[in-house]
Amino acid sequence: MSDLLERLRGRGWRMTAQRRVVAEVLEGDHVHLTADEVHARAVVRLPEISRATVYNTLGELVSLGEVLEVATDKRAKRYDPNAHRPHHHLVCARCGAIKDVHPGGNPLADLPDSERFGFTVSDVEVTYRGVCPTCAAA
Amino acid sequence: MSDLLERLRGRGWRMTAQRRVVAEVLEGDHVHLTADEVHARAVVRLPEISRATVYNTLGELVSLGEVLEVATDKRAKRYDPNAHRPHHHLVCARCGAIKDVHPGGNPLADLPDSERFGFTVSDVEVTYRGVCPTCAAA
DNA sequence: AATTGACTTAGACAATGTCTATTGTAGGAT
DNA sequence: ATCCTACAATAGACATTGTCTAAGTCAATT
Repeated sequence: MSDLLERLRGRGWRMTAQRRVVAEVLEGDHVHLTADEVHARAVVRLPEISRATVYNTLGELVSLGEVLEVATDKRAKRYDPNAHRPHHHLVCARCGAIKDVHPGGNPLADLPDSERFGFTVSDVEVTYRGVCPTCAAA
Repeated sequence: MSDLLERLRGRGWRMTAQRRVVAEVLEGDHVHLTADEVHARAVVRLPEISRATVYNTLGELVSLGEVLEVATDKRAKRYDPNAHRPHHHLVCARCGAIKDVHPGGNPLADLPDSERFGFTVSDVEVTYRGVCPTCAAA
């Protein structure tokens, strides 16, 4: 199923029950869990998994480029398994729900040299904020 | 000097040495300090100022719309006194230096309805990442 | 100058994240 | 199939950032 696990094995990752469970918890679209949420879900499948292992595994997945860290929230970091298709985020200001979005335009090109302060600019992150339908109805 | 202090007084803010010092520490362009950095600088001028007061004062300034919270860093929140001219941020991936930038384009218009998931979108934050001249030289 | 309610303080507490010493185990070697 | 060993997992201490509370202090009004 998960070709993520295949890719990781191919890179010499030692496969353990803990790592498999963390990778499985992250499967799906529009998934943006905090480390503790990942831990809570992992514990359901593997009760003895520790917090430290979840943090370590998430850190490794980020280093390997298989998962992105997202800082839309001002509290905990969130982990986004959608690392292979570039995208940005749409966040509900009330409930914190996060959607992956693919805006048009090219914000990198919109930053003139005069506004670059000599930096070599390589990346842009765009975060849209608004209110989701559920919160708007309430 | 600081018309910020004038505005605050006009809004019924009780003026205390602590609040004056916090407001003074935030003066300047491209200032993006964490709460603890603000505290460290405030202590130089007013040794007995407490951490709680710095947090409280920063929170009040944010509520009043005089200071923005910035989450470019994944660790602590940063406070940006440049609240009256809309802008975005350019961050050095190595040393964390932050510059205020004013890109062209209109990212809000670049998000098609089909990518809005029914949200009422009201705001966009753009964070450019790169390497600053100092770090590039090193 | 007296009053009063808002402000400040110290320190406990909470949430998130990191590190270490110890124990366990995946996967190759035999 | 069993053994080895380096890598991984664990529990829990520790670190950082932020919040809260109870008690004392003081700015602005009277």
